[in-house]
Amino acid sequence: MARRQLAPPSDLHLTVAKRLRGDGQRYTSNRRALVEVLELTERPLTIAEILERDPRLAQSSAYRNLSVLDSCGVVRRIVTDDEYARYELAEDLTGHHHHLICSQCGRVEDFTISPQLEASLERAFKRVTARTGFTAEHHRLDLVGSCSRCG
Amino acid sequence: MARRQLAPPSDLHLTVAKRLRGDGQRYTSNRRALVEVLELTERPLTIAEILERDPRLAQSSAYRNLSVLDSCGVVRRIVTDDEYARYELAEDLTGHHHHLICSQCGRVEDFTISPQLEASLERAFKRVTARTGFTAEHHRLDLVGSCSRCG
DNA sequence: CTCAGTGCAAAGGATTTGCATGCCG
DNA sequence: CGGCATGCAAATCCTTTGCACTGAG
Repeated sequence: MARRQLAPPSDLHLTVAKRLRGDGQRYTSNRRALVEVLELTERPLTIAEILERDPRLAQSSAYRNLSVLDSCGVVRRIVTDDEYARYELAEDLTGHHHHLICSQCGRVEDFTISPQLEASLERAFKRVTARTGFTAEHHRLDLVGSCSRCG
Repeated sequence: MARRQLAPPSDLHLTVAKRLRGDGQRYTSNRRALVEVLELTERPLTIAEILERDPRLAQSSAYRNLSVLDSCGVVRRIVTDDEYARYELAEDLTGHHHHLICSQCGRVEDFTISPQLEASLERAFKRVTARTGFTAEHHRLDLVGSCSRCG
């Protein structure tokens, strides 16, 4: 099994541990390693990228643990037109943001918009859901195009 | 081969035919059948749903033709967290809109927001792309939650 | 005739799962 | 000790592709 040295538990890890425990899940070293990889990167990563960054991780366990972390609200799974899914820390751990998606290479970067604009969007969503009987959990705003290196 | 009766060519089909021809592609009866299925439905459909609606279509040809129609800008491929891709007519044929995505059953419905809000978004995007060197092609705004039947 | 389009069946490939083993609580 | 976590390998399943055939121009 992949074993890693101890590090002082940060707020993030305490929060994650609590969230997992709330779902009857353990915060194992493999799961901690996944969170640490995602914590260190400021953009969503594919499984392959995650495994590159920590080669001790087994692929199948990474899939399984990311799925658990997703269920517990610790990470978020992002799918684009690209053939790989990507993962990032959940928004309530890192802050609400949106994605720049490169349609050439699949790379995903974060961006934010003003709180005022977010508020306008929320008001518009309220009107839509009131009209349709749809219950909204969250919204997703992506900008699709070419990143600076593919551009 | 799936053969279907003639129908008076509408504006839509003339536009599609022209767009295909512009890419050196033919507007065959199978491709027309796909466009007709999508024209009749007001929400994005999975391949399986398309084949249900016109059982004469062969699965592999549907995949291939939808891919061609996508390249020519006639249809748009939509991926969500759901396991199936979905297809709808391109926005310039039906109008700009956004998607309500049911995280339970995967169903996707359309909605629109006010032109004023769209304009505000565009201005925000301009600022982001100016800052990041990203070239934007289009944006995507989804509302994720539960549809009325999954409620 | 020629060549793109078609349909069947088989291959691809990201993701999931079965199972034996290891480790945490 | 008991049960979840792990990792390897095999299975899944949406999607793509090879190939022989058909039909439009």
